[in-house]
Amino acid sequence: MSKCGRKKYIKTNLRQMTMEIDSQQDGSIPDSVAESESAHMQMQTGQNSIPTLAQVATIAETDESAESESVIDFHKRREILSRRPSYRKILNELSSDVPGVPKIEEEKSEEEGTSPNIAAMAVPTSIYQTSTGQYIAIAQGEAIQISNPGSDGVQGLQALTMTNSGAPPPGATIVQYATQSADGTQQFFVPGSQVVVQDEETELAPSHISATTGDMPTYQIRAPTTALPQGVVMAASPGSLHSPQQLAEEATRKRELRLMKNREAAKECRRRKKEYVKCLESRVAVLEVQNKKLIEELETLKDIYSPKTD
DNA sequence: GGTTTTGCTCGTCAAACATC
DNA sequence: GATGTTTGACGAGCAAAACC
Repeated sequence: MSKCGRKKYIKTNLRQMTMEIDSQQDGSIPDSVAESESAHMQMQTGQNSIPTLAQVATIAETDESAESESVIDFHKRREILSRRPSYRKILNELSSDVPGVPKIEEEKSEEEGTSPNIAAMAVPTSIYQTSTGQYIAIAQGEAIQISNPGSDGVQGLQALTMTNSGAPPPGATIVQYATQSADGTQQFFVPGSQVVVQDEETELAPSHISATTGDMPTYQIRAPTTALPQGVVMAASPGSLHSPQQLAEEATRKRELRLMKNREAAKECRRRKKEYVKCLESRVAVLEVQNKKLIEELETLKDIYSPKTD
């Protein structure tokens, strides 16, 4: 069996096992309880509150064996296939119910060090994260500030300030993309088709803008290299596209942009999922302690109020 | 020491969902 | 309804553990 075949096999078996457990539980746990309790816990066991495709397939198989019930109602199918709410929603709902549960913020979580760094600056209008975890804060269109998350959140603060001599045109895009090029540098695209490049080796002489104190990497404004790093394409004005080649290039550019966005979205989604699972785990711990206390209390009360037999 | 297994992360796709 | 966002599913790759 190939490696991926194995994984698929394992995943399918896991789902089937999970479904078996489900079906066993169905007999012993009232639906209302099972629904409310499992809704929050299913993520940990890999279950979805909504059946997976495998489960749907199993439903279909069951239907095959029982020909009389072979047709699943369309709405029922829709219900089966519909997604459960996002982690953010679930966790925020959870946190509104339980005071101890932290909320998932719209921006980056504190564990990534955003808030301590950014809070010290002027209130940024936009925050971008690079592929290496650095943050770029753009404050009111006047300054670009770059910060490293760092383990302690504050230590890695690096300020790269770009002051505009004049007011930027309204709605101007200050940073278009942030990525890591093949040579290990980071490039941030700024107006005028220029590029802010981070040099990881400090041997490079600082250019007209740089942050070169201590171990801080240097930054330079350069004209963009002809060969853009992977996944980075400069924005083109849509009105100037005519030839099929240009259209193809535009399509490629859009695709790459979409892929890049989705890549980041997937990362963010996984981060949220981890946070969600952590939250559930901590909630389990709290509830276990609570449960233990209640049992102890019950025992104490039993001792007090139970009639003495001797 | 080489091979296989296991566990994890990542990028991508597709579909549901949200927003304008 | 067009566009953007979110997330489950899948496959690929890698590293460590387990096995021979």
